[in-house]
This record gives sequence, structure tokens and C-alpha cells, in this order.
Amino acid sequence: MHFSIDQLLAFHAAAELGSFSAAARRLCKAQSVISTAVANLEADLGVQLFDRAGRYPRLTPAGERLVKDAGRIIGECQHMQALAGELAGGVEPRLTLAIDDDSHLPWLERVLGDFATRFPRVELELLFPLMEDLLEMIGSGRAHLGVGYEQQGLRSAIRSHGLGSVEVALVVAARHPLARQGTVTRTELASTRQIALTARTRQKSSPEIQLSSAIWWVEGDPAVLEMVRQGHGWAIVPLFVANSALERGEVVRLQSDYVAGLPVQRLEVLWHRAHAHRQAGQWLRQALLEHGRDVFGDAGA
Amino acid sequence: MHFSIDQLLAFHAAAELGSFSAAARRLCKAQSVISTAVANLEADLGVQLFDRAGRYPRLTPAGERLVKDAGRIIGECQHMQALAGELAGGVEPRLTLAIDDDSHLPWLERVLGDFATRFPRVELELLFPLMEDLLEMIGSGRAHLGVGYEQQGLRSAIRSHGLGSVEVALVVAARHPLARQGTVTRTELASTRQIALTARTRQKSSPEIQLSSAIWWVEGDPAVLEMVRQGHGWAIVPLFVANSALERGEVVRLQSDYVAGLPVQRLEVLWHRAHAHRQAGQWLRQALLEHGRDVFGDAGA
DNA sequence: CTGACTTACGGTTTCCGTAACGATT
DNA sequence: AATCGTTACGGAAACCGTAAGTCAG
Repeated sequence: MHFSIDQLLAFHAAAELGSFSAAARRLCKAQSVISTAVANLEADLGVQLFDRAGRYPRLTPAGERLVKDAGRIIGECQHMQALAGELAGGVEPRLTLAIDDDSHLPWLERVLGDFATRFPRVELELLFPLMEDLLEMIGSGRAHLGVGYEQQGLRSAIRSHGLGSVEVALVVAARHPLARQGTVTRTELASTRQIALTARTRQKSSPEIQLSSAIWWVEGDPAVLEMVRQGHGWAIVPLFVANSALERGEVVRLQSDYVAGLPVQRLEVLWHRAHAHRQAGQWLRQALLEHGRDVFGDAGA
Repeated sequence: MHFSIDQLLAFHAAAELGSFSAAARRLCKAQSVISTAVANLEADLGVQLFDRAGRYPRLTPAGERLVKDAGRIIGECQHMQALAGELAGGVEPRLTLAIDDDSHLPWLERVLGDFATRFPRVELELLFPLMEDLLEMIGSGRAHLGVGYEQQGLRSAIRSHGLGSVEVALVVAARHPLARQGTVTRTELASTRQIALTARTRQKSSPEIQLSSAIWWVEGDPAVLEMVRQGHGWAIVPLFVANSALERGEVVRLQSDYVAGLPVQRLEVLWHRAHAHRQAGQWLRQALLEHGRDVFGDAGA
């Protein structure tokens, strides 16, 4: 590998413009520099790149094949240059976001899309640990940013900011017997099968969730919703999980004083007090909070 | 883009070995060269790549991110170098193979696999034109190599070599009524539904193929075989198309004097007399002929 | 005290731009 | 005639290796 990037630049520009002189003008060099650079590159590679018969040089078949590689290498170099500029400007090279949620987080889609266009070169790592692990990960620096439900005993090293409260909905399939009633009582719910959320790893299945004696435990909000959609029973799920199914009319929402009495689930964004965020982290934290307000409604810290 | 490939090599080696001295030994340079190269690269990128506190340099987070890009660029450069060596050694940069066949050509799989390992950097183009277009493409140089059925009026500029004759088989589904007989007559075939090959683009549907009055025209040998497998009728297909289905016992082969009377289909390899093949083309032509003999049995030009 | 990194320094190589020349349109 | 590509040439910049200095384990 004896050739240089400058030679590749000269080769690429000359091939693109079809003229050594034009390439020299673009690269702000003397013509002879381009000429010798291409000649040296040909000598290094052992391949003739241009056919110099006419007034303008023409790519040989081999040159046509190799100019693609040259362009790719130049692109990689520019990518590296741009990345270095971002790193020097205070953008973290990688960012780990830990999210405590069983659902697919459809409300995150827009934020991550914006992040991808705003910071295309930052390596983003998405993890979905349990809440206890999440706190440990933020405390140790394994994760830079976390999203999870409100906890009581937060360590002082961890800061948090409310993202909003998750509105839950009582849903059944559109063809379910309960669907005809707009409002249902605790007794009616207790005598119908309930679909409740569980987790493979979570040992303690919170008993306060269970209302009905006939109950199916299902892992993950999407799977719970699917069971409801198939008419197997009623369930309490976050509204944003049920939204698309509600719009399609596959499931309907019921009113009940039981739902009103449930404890409010508050989502919050978590980060470490000592580990200062750089540009990408600051942006993502801000975007999460702002987007959270749009989705879940306003809620203080 | 002020940095050089040598700087990237020094950076990459130092990061991999964890020592500037070791990198110098690997690259056969003085230690100071590595030291200054890395320092200059850091100055060019505006990013500190190593933490030089201890006895051995340690990558910074930014350096850890950037060393991947450096490795990728180096790999691309080596790829370009290797490609240039092949081109200089007489390997064509791209090769176009035109095949006249409606089937998926399962017998080609091994040849193309070997080609991919033997010539990983050659751009291979596979086209499936009609036979008339195929001859034109070889004549004009659009395709370097062709595979098709024997033709009468070959132009003198096109050379050909027999690949072997395609053995055809009369097949029906294993549960088809005809399957119980080992041998069938023309009359029996004529009174049972025939599945025959057609093509979307081909206007003239060769009438000599049609034996039965009850006939379904299906596009492509695989689809014909599928119709047979489902028990819709009998068909004449190339043996290599039916082979796997025969082995699985889904279809069975019948004997009939009708099949013996069909004209023999001879496959041949075609190329232009004036356009000499280079290494990849020579290899592929040879491999096609040898593999053809294994699959179709020996047959002269 | 060994081995590793940095810095200084002299010599060589390489590279650049100017300029002259031949060739093409 | 204008422009393009090649080649020659002088000066400058970059590069390399040696060597001395500093520091960690």
C-alpha cells in the first residue's frame, strides 16, 4: 500500500471531470501535480487507469472499476474527518439509553428518528433492563440515560425529571360482551377474564393488579393487547399501546371507577448527577422530555 | 482531509498492539515515526486519540471510536490494492454471463459459488435474455459468455461448445392415478391433463410440445413442477429440475415411447471469437463445461 | 534499571509549482 | 490559436532515523 490519499483524490477528480486540468483547478493544485499523481498511482497499482490517446484522458475498464474503490475510500476518510470534528466539538462517541418497558415504545420512534438525522455518526445503544438493573447501570455509568417508572428510593447520585404520567385504558375486543356497555363495575370486571401483564424475569407478580379470579398472565404489552383483540378478556394497558387498535376499531375503551382508583404510573427520565452529558446526550434528554410532554401531557419533576 | 494513510496505519497498529514501540516494530519503522505520526494525526483531526499518562498509551473514548474508521479505511485500501493486482495480472474487472433458461438453474449454483471464492472481486453480471437477444449480446460484446440451447444458424463470429444434452423426464405426482403404472402410452397421456411450459414474452407456443387436449400453460420450469407436485397433471421437465422432488418422493418418473421420440435439447456455451477471455472468463468457461459434463453427461461440440 | 514515549536534529527524499515542449481540436 | 498533458528543474517542505532526555513499573 504505497499510494496516498492525495493520489486517490487526484484520480477521483480527474475521472469525474474527465480532465487533469479541471481536476487541478478543483483541487487548487498545479496541473503537473495531478499528472504526476495519477502516473505514480498507476505505477503503484501496476494498472493503467487512463487512456491518454486523445486530447482528454479516458478511463480504461480497469480504471472505471478502480475509481469506485477510490471514491469509497475518499468517502470513508471524509466520514472520519467529520466524526473527528464532532468529537472535538463535544459530541459523545456513543450513547447508551436504557429503557424499562415491556412495550415496543412506539412513542420513541419520532425521537430516535430525529436523533438519527441530527447525530448520524453517534453509536446509539438501546437496552431494556429491569428497573433495578437500570438504576445500577446509570449509577455505574454503563448507561448514560434512562427511562423508567417513578421509584421511591432513588439514590442521590441519580437525577430524574418527570416525563409525564402514563394514561391507562380499560379495553376489550369490539365483539366482547362487555363492549356493549359504556361503563362497567368492579363486580362485572371480577366475573370476566382479565389479561394481566407479567414478565419472565420478574418474580413477584404484583397482586394489586389482579382483580378478576379468572386471569391470564401474558408477557409484554403488545402480547396483552393481542389477547384482548382476540376477545379473550379485558385488560389495563397504557393508552399509547392501545391507540392504533382503538383507531382501527378492533378494541374499545370502557369506563370504570376501578381504573380511576389505580395508582398513577409516572414515567421519568434518569441520569447520573456526576456524568455530564455532552451534545448528543443533552439533545436526547431534552427531546425525550419535550416529546414526552406532547405524548403524555405535562407533568412536573 | 490532511492526514495520510501512513498515519492511519500507525494509529491502527498502535491501538491494536497497545504500544508505539510494538507498532514501530511491526511496521518496520523507528519508534519516533509512530510517535510523530500519531501526534500529527491527532493535530489534524483535532482529537486526542491516546491517553499517555501511564507507561503504555491507552485509547481515549474518541480514539476507540475513530480506530474503527481507520481500520475500515485501511481495509478498503488493501481491497483496492488486491483488485489492482488482479487487474494487472489479467483478470477482467467485470464479466457478463447471459443464460437462456426459464428455470432457476440449480446446476449453476456450484459453479457460481466456486467463482465467488476464486474471483471475489470480479463484478459478475447475470442476464436471462431470450435466445435471439443472447446471440446479439454476445455478438456486440454486451455479454462475454452465454449458455443456451443449440441453434441452427450461428453466426461465424460466435463460437460454441457443447455442454451436454438435457435429459428430460416425464413426471406426475406420487398420488396421481398414472403413478401406479410404470409405463404409459401416448393415448393415456393424451387423455390426461398436461402441464406445459410457456413464457410471458414468447409469442409462438411451440405446438409440437402439446400432446394432450387438456393442457395448462405455466411460466417457468419450477412452476410447472409445482403444478405437477400438486397433482394437476403430467409434464415433461428437465431431469435436473425434477431431481430433488424425485428424491423426496413427491413426484415419480414414468416411461413412455412418447418421451423417446422428443427431439434432444442440447445446451451449449457460447462466446465471441474475437473477444478473448481473460483469467476469470477462461476459468468460468472451463468450469461451465466441466460441471456441465458432470450434470448432463458427456457430449461433443 | 529496563523499556517506552517525547523531543531535537541532520540528511535525505519527496513534493510542489514554474516553465518549456509536443499534441489535439 | 487555445487548451491539454507530459517532462524537466529548482526550491521548499516533509519525512526518516539517530540520539538524548524523561518517566513509569
